Amino acid sequence: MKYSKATNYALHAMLHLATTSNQRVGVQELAGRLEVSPTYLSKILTKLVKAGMIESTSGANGGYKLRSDWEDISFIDVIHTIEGTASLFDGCLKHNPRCLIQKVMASAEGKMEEELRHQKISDLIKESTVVR
Amino acid sequence: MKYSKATNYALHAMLHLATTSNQRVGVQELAGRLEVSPTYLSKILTKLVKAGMIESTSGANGGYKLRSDWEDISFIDVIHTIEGTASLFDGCLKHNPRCLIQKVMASAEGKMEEELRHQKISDLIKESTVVR
DNA sequence: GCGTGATTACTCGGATACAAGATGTCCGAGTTTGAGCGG
DNA sequence: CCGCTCAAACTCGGACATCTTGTATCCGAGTAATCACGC
Repeated sequence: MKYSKATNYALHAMLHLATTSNQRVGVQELAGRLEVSPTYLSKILTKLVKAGMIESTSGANGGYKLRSDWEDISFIDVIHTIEGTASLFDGCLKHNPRCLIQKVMASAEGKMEEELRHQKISDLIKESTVVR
Repeated sequence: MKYSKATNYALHAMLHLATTSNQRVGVQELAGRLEVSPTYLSKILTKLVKAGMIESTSGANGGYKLRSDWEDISFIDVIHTIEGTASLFDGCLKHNPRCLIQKVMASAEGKMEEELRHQKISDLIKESTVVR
């Protein structure tokens, strides 16, 4: 059980778009920075577009940029877009709705999600620009 | 990203062993209850044995039972045994130790682990026997 | 100069290939219990 | 009644087979900006 690389790429792409907000960035450039193949990254970005987190413009000088109210986007939004919203723990064996193990796991997962919901992409901007 | 079925089986097996503590239970019986093939379940149980959470006795009337101080065993112990202890989020792309995304993800994961570490298998016994 | 068409630089989407890990099966080997049998 | 042997009931471990999912590539299609060319 691991987070997929796609999630990693998506988060980094979002962060990079955030640091160059308002400007459109091409897949080529993004892929270069993240060291991924552009075609693969484009698939990931397409998911983010369909989820309404970023906007794409075709044609020459095209590229991706964040939506207008991007400061509200949290980590969990990105993760759910890529990984799906299903629970980490596959229901109980005999669909017993009272399964205690299920309850415990769901509760623990909830704690993590709460943390990721609280953390916005925009929270990283200040610090990350300092690091660069 | 999902928890594997093996983890599910392991947790349920532990719970079942806990309800029938002190007595040895054969793979056949456990597998019957969990609706898995005995051979597959035995692989999972072997991991738990090597991790020192349960003990096995060979031969006729053999089987598995919890170690003596089993009440200390928490969810995270079982999960780490099956899933491994590696972080859920694959380090950063360019091994940048200051990667902020990495920090956020590790922190969120920590919250979940803390919850799972606090929750012991033995905590479920009272309630689960009531449910039955 | 100005419109029109061709070229170029992009994104989009589907189909496909590849790799790794989870899941599950099969079989042989070792171990303990217990029953049967002979003395 | 005692001791020996043998069969049965187990776990253990490795070597496979299968299936799903993540990862990645290729190619054709559509789209917008820009450039070239002729009027």
